Amino acid sequence: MADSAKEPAHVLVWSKERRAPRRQAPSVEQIVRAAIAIADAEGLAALSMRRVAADLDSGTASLYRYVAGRDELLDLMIDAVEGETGPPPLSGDWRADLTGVARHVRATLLRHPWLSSELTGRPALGANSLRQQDVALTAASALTPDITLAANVVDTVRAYVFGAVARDLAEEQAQRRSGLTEDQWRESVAPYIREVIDSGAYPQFARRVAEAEDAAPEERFEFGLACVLDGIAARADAAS
Amino acid sequence: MADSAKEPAHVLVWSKERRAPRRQAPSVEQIVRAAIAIADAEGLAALSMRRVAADLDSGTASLYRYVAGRDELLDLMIDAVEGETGPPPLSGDWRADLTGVARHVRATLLRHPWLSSELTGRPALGANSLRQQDVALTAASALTPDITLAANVVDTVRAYVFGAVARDLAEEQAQRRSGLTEDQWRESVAPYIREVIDSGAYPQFARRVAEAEDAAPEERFEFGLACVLDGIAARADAAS
DNA sequence: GCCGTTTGCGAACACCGTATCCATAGAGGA
DNA sequence: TCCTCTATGGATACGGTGTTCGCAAACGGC
Repeated sequence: MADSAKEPAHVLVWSKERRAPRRQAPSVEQIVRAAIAIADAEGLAALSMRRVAADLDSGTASLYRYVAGRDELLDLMIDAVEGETGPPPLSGDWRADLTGVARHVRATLLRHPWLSSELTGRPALGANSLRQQDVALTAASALTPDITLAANVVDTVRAYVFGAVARDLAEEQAQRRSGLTEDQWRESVAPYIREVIDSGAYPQFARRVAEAEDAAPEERFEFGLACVLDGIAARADAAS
Repeated sequence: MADSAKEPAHVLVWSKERRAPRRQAPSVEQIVRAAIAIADAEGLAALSMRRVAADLDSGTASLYRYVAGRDELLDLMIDAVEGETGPPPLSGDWRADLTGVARHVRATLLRHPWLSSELTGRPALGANSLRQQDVALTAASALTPDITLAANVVDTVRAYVFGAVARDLAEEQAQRRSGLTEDQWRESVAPYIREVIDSGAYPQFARRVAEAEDAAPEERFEFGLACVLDGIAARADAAS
């Protein structure tokens, strides 16, 4: 429309008006869905405009009628996956609710391994992302009426969750990129790790590898989450 | 032969174009340094093999004599920046030391805005990265002799730091990508935020935007870090 | 049935990472 | 001094990428 043409060049992607397809055109949702399917199955590297178009049996250039470019497509993908599962129900118990929110965010990030990579360096301001944040703020409001404190609490929990998942995903991603099986990859890394340990320059790291029992990812996640929530509880008590 | 065939026939032998003189070899460190400089100044998107070669006055293909490919170059860049500042000195006070480590990691991530993006989906196993981890483990060992617990503690702190920095960097990165100034970007986002708030569908988020005082990034970081460390202290006490 | 608009998309452009291949510089032997 | 041999720099090419342009075909309102 002439209206949107007159708007500043940087109308935010999530509030842009999308035109409806005349015929059996791809439509934004179909494009986003196809792109997510590709990224889930084959990784972000396999996600190209041509590939999406091919999966939709459409011409590459046609996609640009519905999506401004790859970058915008990525933004839309992020918001789409954040909306695919409704936010967890709240009980009013702040700790249980924030735990639920944290697990929910973690599950989403794990379901789409490309998501955390894409989320670094890209603020999530889509409707679904904001819904998640709103729910988290509601949960934290049961702890304190102070919205500033609640916001800090939510940000802290989300930061931890994101970092923890990114750490867990890193190895998996590297392995996937190498194209090796999990065992092959482990074997290819082992000699290097042994060399590092044998150098004697990293005594604590060596001790960790040799002696520490490595728990399942969920357990490590829950440990850290419990720490964070403990700390929040202590701080909220002190403030009130 | 092929040369003279391409040249016009009248060009005499002594005026024929001679091969460019050999230049000095780039060496791995120079390549990595140049790549980091580009990524720091212009972002990861501007980092291409051709660009690095151009900055070094060398041919693109020459880089491959020293580096296996772009992927390996990125791994080397990560380890290089993790080694550019020595790890913070330790005092033996676990809380002070872990705080120092956390601030150190944060400073490194902020100094190189591309680092966090690259670190998601890439385990850091370089010598310098391992040194950082070893120091962190040493700090945590003052809290507990249990290496498993110490490892969990370090992982938790690192996860929080990473997530917190990624969150802070996201907006900056998006703005940089848009090519607008900070003010322009803020102005382009404002109408959308207002629209979202006016919709009434996100009451807590609206309250946050309207009422919460947004602290400086450092303060938010320190708040969350304090929570995490409080929780760790509580948990370590309970375990012993 | 016509006409202005919307839509699909082939082709082209400017890049990208990387492999191949060859001329040459420099070292070492004669 | 010359020659040979090898390691190295880099031009070139290949198969991708995101994106733009311009045109033909389809559609909706008249």
